[in-house]
Amino acid sequence: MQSVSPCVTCPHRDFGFCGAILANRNEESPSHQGANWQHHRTVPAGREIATRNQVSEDVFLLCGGWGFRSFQLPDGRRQILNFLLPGDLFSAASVFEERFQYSVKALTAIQVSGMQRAEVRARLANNPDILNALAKCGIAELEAADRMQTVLGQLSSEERIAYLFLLLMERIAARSVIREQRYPFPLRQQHIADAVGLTPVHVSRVISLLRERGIVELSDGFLKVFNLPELRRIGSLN
Amino acid sequence: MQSVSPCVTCPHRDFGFCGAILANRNEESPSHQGANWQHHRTVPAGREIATRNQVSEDVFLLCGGWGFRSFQLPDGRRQILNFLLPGDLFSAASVFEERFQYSVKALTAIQVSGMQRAEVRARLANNPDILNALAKCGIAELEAADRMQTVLGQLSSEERIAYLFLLLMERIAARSVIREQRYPFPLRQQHIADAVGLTPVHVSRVISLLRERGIVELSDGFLKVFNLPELRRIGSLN
DNA sequence: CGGCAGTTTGATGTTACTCAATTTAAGTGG
DNA sequence: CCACTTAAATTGAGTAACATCAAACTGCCG
Repeated sequence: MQSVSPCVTCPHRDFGFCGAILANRNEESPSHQGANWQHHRTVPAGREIATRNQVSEDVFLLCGGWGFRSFQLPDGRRQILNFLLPGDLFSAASVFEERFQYSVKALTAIQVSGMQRAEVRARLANNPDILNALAKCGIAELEAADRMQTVLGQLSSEERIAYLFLLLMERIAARSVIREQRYPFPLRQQHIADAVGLTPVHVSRVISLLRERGIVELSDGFLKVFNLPELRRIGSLN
Repeated sequence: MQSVSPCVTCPHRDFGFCGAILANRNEESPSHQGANWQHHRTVPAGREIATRNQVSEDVFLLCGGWGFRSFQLPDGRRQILNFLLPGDLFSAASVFEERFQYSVKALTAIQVSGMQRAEVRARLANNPDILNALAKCGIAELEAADRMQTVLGQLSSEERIAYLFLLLMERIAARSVIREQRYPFPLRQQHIADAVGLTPVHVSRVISLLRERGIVELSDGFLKVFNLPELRRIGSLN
C-alpha cells in the first residue's frame, strides 16, 4: 500500500488501496489527455452497474459507498464474490479484460470512477511502481478468493458468518477510524446469506444466537462487537 | 495461449499453458546464467512439496503428473483449492510472493521445475509478451476462483461433483487426446470431497447415483462419461 | 494367505432449508 | 403526529440434505 494519493475526479478523498495508485495524476501521461481519460459518476443504492458479458472500455474504481460483485445463476441463485469498499477496483482482472465475468451492484449510493483501459495499460507499461501495485492488488484478490473457498467449503454457518464479520471489520477499519468496536455495516441479511452460501432465515438465527451470547449485535446499519476474542475464536481460519 | 514451447529442463514435453512461457529459453536472458536459473525435480506421489508460510526463492511449474494446492485448517479440515496439471504454475501469485499461502502436494508422482524468481521477474520486466502471458494466467485463476466460490456457496452436492468432473475433463482434454470420453483421473474420493466441501462417504453415494443413472463411471483411475449432456445439465454454471 | 487403503452400505444424528406466520422497522402521505 | 404501506427480520414447525459412526466389502500387494 504505497503512497496515498487523491483520485483526480474526487479530490476530496484519499485512498491507500488497490486501485487508487492507478488513478494518480501523472504528469508524464503517455497520451497527454489531461483528465479526459477519467470520468466520475454517482449511482443510487440498488442499481446494477455492471452485468456479466458486458463489454467496457473502462476500468472502474469505487470511490465512495459500498458495492458488491456477484455471480448470478440462471435459476436465480447468486453468489456474492466480494464486497467493494472505497478504493477498490471492481477487479484487478478488469485492467486486462474488456468483458465482465460478473455483476456489480451498488449496495449503498456510490461514486464510481471510470478510467480508460488503454490509458491505464499504457501507464502500467511505463511505470513499474504501478505494475507492482496492480500485482499486489491481484495477489490480494487471489488470496482472498482462496480463503473464501476454504470458508465456503469447510466452515459451519456460524463460522462463516463470523469470518465475514471479521473480514469486513478489518477492511472497514483500514478506511476509517473505529471507536468502541462499532462498524458501519450496510448489508442486509440477504447479502450476508448470498455471500456465505446460507438462507436469510438461517442467517437470522445464527446472528440471533451470536447476539444472545453477547458476541455481536447488528442494528441501525452498524455492527457492534462486544466479544472480539470469541468472535475470532469462532471465525478465524488459523 | 500463445506459442507452445519446450521447458528447458524437460525437453521432451511441450506445454501451451499458463506457466510454460515463463520457462522458455530466452537468448537475451538478462542475467546470462545459462540454464542454472532452472532446476528440475521428480517427487513421489503423496509427498508435500510446499507448506504454508514456507519461503522460497523459486517459482514452480508442474511439468508432469498431477498435484493439488490446498489450505489446511488447524483442526485437520482442508480445502483443496485447485488441481495442478502439467503446464500449471503453482500459482500466478508466486511470481511476486516469496511466501506460500497454501500447501502443495503431489497427487501422482510428478516432475516439478523450479525457476529463480529474480530471473523470472527480470524477464517479465523486459518482455511484454511474458507479462501478458502471466496476466492471462492470473486472470484465469481469478475467474476459476470466482466460479469455485459460486459452486461451493450455491450448488448441491450432485451439482458440485458434476461441476468438478466437467472442469477437470476440460483441462485434461486440453492436454491430451481423449477417446470415447475416457479421462485419466487419479483422484481418490477423499480428494473430490476436500475439493467440493463434502465428506468422502457422501461423495461415494453421489457418484453411485450418477453411475446408476448411466451418466458417469469412475474406476481404474479413469472417468468414463456416458451421458455428457446430462452431466452438463447438472453441473454447468450457466 | 493376511493386511491395508479405499469404497460401499446401513442406521442414525445434525445442520441447514422450506414454508408460513408474525413482528419489527422504515418510510409515505395525509 | 398518525394511519397505511412495504421491506426486513424473527420465530416456529416440518423436512431435506448432508454428516457421522460403524460395519462390511473390494482390490491390491507383499
